[in-house]
Amino acid sequence: MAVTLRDVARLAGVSIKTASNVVNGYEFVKPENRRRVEEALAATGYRPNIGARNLRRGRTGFIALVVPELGIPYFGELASLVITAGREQGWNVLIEQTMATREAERAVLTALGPHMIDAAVISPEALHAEDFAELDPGVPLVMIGEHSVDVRIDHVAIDNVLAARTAVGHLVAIGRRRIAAIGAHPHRGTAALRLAGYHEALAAAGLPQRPELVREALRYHRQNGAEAMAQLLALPEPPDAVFCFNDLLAVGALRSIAERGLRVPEDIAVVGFDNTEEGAYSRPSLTSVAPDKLAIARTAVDLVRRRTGGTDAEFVPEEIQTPFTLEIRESSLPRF
Amino acid sequence: MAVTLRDVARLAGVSIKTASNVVNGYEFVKPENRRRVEEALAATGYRPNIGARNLRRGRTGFIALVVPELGIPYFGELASLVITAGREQGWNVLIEQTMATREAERAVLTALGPHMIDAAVISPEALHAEDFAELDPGVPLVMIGEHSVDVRIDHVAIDNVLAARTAVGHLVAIGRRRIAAIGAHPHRGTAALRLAGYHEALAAAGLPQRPELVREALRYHRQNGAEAMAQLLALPEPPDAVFCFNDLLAVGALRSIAERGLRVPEDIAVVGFDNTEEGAYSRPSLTSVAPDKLAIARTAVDLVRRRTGGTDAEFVPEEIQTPFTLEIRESSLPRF
DNA sequence: TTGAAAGCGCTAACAG
DNA sequence: CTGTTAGCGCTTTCAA
Repeated sequence: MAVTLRDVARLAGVSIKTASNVVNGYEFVKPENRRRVEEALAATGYRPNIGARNLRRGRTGFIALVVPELGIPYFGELASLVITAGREQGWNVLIEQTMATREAERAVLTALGPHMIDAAVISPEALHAEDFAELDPGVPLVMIGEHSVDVRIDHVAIDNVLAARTAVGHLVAIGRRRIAAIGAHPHRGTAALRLAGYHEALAAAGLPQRPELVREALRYHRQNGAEAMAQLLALPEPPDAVFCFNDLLAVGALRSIAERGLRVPEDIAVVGFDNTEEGAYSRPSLTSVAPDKLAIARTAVDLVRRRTGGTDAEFVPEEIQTPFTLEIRESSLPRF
Repeated sequence: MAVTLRDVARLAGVSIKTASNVVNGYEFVKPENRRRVEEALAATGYRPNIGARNLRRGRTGFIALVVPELGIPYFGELASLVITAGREQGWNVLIEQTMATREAERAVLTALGPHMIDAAVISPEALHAEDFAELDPGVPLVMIGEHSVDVRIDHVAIDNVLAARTAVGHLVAIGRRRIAAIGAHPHRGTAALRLAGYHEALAAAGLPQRPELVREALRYHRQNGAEAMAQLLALPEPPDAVFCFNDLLAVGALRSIAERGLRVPEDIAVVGFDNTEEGAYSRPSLTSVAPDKLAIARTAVDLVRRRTGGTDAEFVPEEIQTPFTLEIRESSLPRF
């Protein structure tokens, strides 16, 4: 079997405590002993049993990252960054997929007892505000991406309203007047915020709000974008621009537009959201709101560290906004 | 703090052993006691401490999935499936990213001691055969995707040579004669196999092997594909088709071709590998070799289960081939 | 059928 | 500065 700390101590001729002290970087160890332990460590190739350590310390060293689905580029990229950021801070990141179902998200909040993980970073898609009130995960929770106004939870995200307003403002600036939106959703917090930004931008430009130009998307996959766009194109007076609430929807929209024989951006300009690499290489390349994913990952992990390390004194949820930019590409170039 | 088994036992008025028996579904418990324990379980909302259980049992309940990078669509999709397949069999899947560096892959093989995980599923990109011989992870290893001939390790993959031959054969069938390849790599096993399939298909069609039409790609990202394609287009006699060793390379190639003002498939046909959703929605949509990712994930997890459960008697590595298809789309439609 | 008790590998009092 | 020892929560002999 594997070598234990006791073996190391025995080999070094010291007590297990001294061996433990060396392993844990405790300062006050007689140099002679330290040397001998280090030799024994090297000779045996000792690796601490994390499970045992955590059992004793009362923590697990794991944080959960709860996302809808890793196969979605945005979440794949985000997960990649969270794993890396977590690793830098000594955490193991356990990924839970909910497939964007409320049920699975509730289950995660319930089942991820304090035994398995020390904290969770969650990007909820379908949870309602009351779920948070009802369910107690028993560990600190950091929410990324979504915002349900009345939930008292730490939250890291970009300013979705401003971002949407910026995106639509850009479409106005390049001369578009019939600007559609794809991605409205009855329960999704981000959807509501982006929709609000869309409406604000139209209002600021003095453009009319046309309900028929706002399309729902129950899931944010390419196919949903393609379907919504097809509906918009079937309108008696189709839009001359469309703001999609994520890049996947936009990629789907591009395809529907192409299938109709229309050109982007000449006939219809398109803007996405998330700035995935896929969008940067699509044809035409996709203008997109670019959240600083690295900042989101780092900030979330940092918040986890503070929440798990600190005292419980008077919980005041933090609301942290991370930066974003608008990456302008071919899909929204001005017509001249 | 959290409720322990001892609390449950106390509440039920039985010994901890009896409580444990009930929790673990042991059959011979007096009905009366079982009922009381179950009530106590429900009343307290008891959740077993997995870490403690595993410490005692000598296993961790975790398997590692080692991939280059989750942000790469293929691996994001694969990870998603492995997590799901693992969950079905009672495993927690821990994801390790190596960023396709040999160093990180070696580190994983070394550091993932038997304490942390019970087994690992690894998709190596940069490991050499001698790394496997040198390093002993101390846990069962299942390799997916890559094949280094002389390594005695369980292996799940499609028949890469056949798949490549099929893809290139298809290009021949639609009348292409100057068929290029993008993705050759000095150390990558899959690259060698796909290249072999490419050569075989040319030979079978009686076409000449032109070294200038085979381009290396040190990484398999979109940008590498774009660069390699640009070089091919700069040739005095550019190719009329290109077989890319993954979809990302193909997407990059599509962009370079478009930037040159050439058309796909009229001027140049393109075939990718992996059948990512991105390729299905690119413009033109991408013909691609479609490995059955679900089968790969399921088979790998199944192999893990057998290896961790069984005896050590006479290890004979398994070589399992999973099915694939060729998804023909716009990028390789015949010219008429 | 169940209880008592040992111990998985580790850390943290507490003495010394 | 270092050794002894008591558990973390759980499973598992071993008796009863």
